[in-house]
Amino acid sequence: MPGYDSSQFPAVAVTVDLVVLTVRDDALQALVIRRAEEPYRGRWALPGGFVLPDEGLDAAAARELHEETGLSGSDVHVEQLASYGAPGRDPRMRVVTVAYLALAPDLPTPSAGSDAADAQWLPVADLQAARRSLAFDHADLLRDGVERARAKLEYTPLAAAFCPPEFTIAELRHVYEVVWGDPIDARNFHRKVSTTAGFVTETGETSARDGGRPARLYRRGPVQLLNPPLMRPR
Amino acid sequence: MPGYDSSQFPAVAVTVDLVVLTVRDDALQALVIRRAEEPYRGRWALPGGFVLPDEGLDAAAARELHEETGLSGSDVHVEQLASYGAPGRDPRMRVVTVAYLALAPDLPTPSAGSDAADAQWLPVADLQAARRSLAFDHADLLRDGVERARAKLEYTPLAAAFCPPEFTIAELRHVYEVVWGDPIDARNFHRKVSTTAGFVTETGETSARDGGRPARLYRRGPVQLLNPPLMRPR
DNA sequence: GCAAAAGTGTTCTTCGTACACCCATGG
DNA sequence: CCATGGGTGTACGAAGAACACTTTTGC
Repeated sequence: MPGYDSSQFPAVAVTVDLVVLTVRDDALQALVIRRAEEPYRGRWALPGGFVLPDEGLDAAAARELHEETGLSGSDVHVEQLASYGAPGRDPRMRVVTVAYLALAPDLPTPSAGSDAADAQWLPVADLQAARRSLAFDHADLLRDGVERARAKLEYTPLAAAFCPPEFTIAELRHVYEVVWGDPIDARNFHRKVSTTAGFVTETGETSARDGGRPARLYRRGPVQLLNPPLMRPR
Repeated sequence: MPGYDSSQFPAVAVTVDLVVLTVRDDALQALVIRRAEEPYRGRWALPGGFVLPDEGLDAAAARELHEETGLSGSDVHVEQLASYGAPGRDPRMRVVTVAYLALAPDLPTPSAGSDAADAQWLPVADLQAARRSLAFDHADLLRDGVERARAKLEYTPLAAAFCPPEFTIAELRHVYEVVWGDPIDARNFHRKVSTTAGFVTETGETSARDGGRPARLYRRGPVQLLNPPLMRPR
């Protein structure tokens, strides 16, 4: 990079795209927007848009998330995922996109109150089964985002990002079961979560009932890394 | 992104930068180039450069690596690290860089035979200790790259990327000790590596001596993921 | 009381850690 | 034979897996 001519550089547009995941109706779901214009008219696309001239990448991701979903950064975990810049990925021009992964709780207002009224949640399994349902290379972004989310549940307490601020251990377990697609022993999971220092903190309240003994309510704990991690069934 | 005007977009340059790491002289070292021009004249910079108009990101990283070090992709493990695009990170213009992490063996021809004759290996510890020795935000890239490398040694067989094609288990252990900065029990490490299926494959040869009983030589095994992982001392 | 879900205790086994011990070579 | 590093065996303890069992609620 030393001594390059700052008036002469390849014309590239930079965007951010968001893989926004949630757990709804016993399924891992992603936020998608139906494209109204060519190319890929009628296909689903991930929310995203240009990075503004004086805006950092994280800020652009947070802004797009807010514009397209009404979600603010404090509700949702957002982290950078990866960048995608294959020359032909957008037929109109050279676009390099920085993808972000966002994990959101299943909010009462799913995706309303925003510009994109046509944004909606769809099960990841459906999007991945229907070949070519996603525009551009967004199937790649989705695959990588889901893979990252699955991996991160193992060694971080991020499953709580899919839960409301207060949650029961059973709700947390349900997140793991949906994201990993495997049943988990409730008893061992309970012990693991409640004995790992800093994973969750007890509120003292108990939950609304759904059948049996009331469950204690917890909030996210202070730790960022689970050590030792939770083991995913192989 | 639906329906944007492809002739009107913010002027952003896209580059790739490389965090190239190796293990040399009992230290984790990074490849750096002394800057001859302003800004940051005289400081160290990571190798990198513009992404060409019809070039993918991975291809740009591989090209820059080859141009600046003579290393080809088959010798070295290269993976995307993260992207950095803070508005002021390059004072001349808006530059978004896609950082790559490369892990190279300690080659006999360190960084010669290339454009950048001023490229050289420096210990990561020295670069991180000397505040402001690195140009731009390259200290961030280096920190993130080192962190990624340390983490990846735990759950992938990538330590072998720091070794020549054939290596002894002691050489592999030395990589772990240098990258993690902690001594490892040679006996348990030997058992772990040799009993984890697919981590390494025996060649049948034995190594040149350095004191004791000759060591068997191994090559990289076929597995991509270590399961269970190696535990890093905490 | 019964069903259902929360939460605890116990056993078995696996695996990391520590370290004693043997092997193969050079000097 | 001794020093040096390579490689194996074994005992201990921590932690996951499986599951019996108790607790607390609604009906």
